Amino acid sequence: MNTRERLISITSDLIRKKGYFGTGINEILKQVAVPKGSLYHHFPNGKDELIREAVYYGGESQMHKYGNALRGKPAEEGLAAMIDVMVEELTASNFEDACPIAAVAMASGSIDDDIRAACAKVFVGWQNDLAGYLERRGVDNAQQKAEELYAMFEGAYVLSKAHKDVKYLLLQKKFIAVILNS
Amino acid sequence: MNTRERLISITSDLIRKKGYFGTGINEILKQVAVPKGSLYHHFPNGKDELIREAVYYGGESQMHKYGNALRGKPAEEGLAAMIDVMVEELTASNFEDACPIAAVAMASGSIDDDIRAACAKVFVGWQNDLAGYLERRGVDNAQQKAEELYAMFEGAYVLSKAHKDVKYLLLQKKFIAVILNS
DNA sequence: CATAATTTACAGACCAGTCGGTCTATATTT
DNA sequence: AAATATAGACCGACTGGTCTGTAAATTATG
Repeated sequence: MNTRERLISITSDLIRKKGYFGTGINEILKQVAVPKGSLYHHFPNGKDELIREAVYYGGESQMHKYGNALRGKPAEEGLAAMIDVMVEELTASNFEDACPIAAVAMASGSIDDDIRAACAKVFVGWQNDLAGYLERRGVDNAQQKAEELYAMFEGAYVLSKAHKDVKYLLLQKKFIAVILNS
Repeated sequence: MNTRERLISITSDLIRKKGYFGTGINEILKQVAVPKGSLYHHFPNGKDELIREAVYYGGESQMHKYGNALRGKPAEEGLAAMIDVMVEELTASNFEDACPIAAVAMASGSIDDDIRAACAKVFVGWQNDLAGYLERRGVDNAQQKAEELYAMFEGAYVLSKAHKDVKYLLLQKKFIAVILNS
């Protein structure tokens, strides 16, 4: 893994925990053990460019995890496995790691709009991915239901993190069938 | 409105837009037009104490708005009016103001746990308030449904802000009845 | 009632540390 | 030689926080 990739990867980890404003370039450099010149060589536009790339990176990495959870399972079972991924990430990180995109998106409006747009693109990608999965399983109105399911998951992710209690995520399993059959 | 209240009120506005790390005390002082000594007189424990109070303040102020929207309406209509409150706040602020609590809660895990606990308390308060409203309208399993509804709303709030598009919030109206009748 | 003592509140200069970013210099690779 | 990448000293602006001082309000005491 080269310097550029390591910078993006570590930044992705940090913004997930602390968001845009909470993540400082000095801390990134310290963790990657790279001097400042290297960062500005690979990312001439500085922090904003690096964070934008880290948003895309975190989005793709998360999509792979969800894809693995869904693969080969019927709709209801697959979605429950997706929730288990989120639960596992919260508990493994002592409730520091919730949705890597939401952490940055919350600050949109006060930051470079390219970063907000990157967050939006990642969300759309996730949603299309899930809609395709549902369609292949014969679920009707898949696009709208995928939208709804992600809203549920995002919200439960926030509530579980704030309460340090995964019960808000686990509760969603009860409503998967309700949404799918609606 | 005295100095202490003005500090809390402005801080509440700022953390809603920029979260914990994005809100600096110098900016707060500038907006309130108060010297630093006054802040540390009223809040000897500094930024964390002020933000904790601002979280409670923002939580109560938001609860009143939701309460006004719900009052006197049947369940489905009241919940739709709640969504309209969120939509209105997003558009009026050019998508800067989403959930005032989530903005801070996203950073929990990296900040004083008292602040996270304050966020959790506000969420529980909102949820109990909504559960009571639903119970009074004869909805069964009101507590669980209130939990679910808030998860939906929180998630849609985040998605609408990130996309600069209220459609994610408005979509929730279609699912209110689905949840209430489940 | 007057005034002294005490508390509450406001005021801002100042501090060490960190912020994101620029700059020049040196390796390393092609 | 030229392009790419690493290296870190350095910069002004800003961070949250401390400090000393003053003004105003409140309480105690004669």
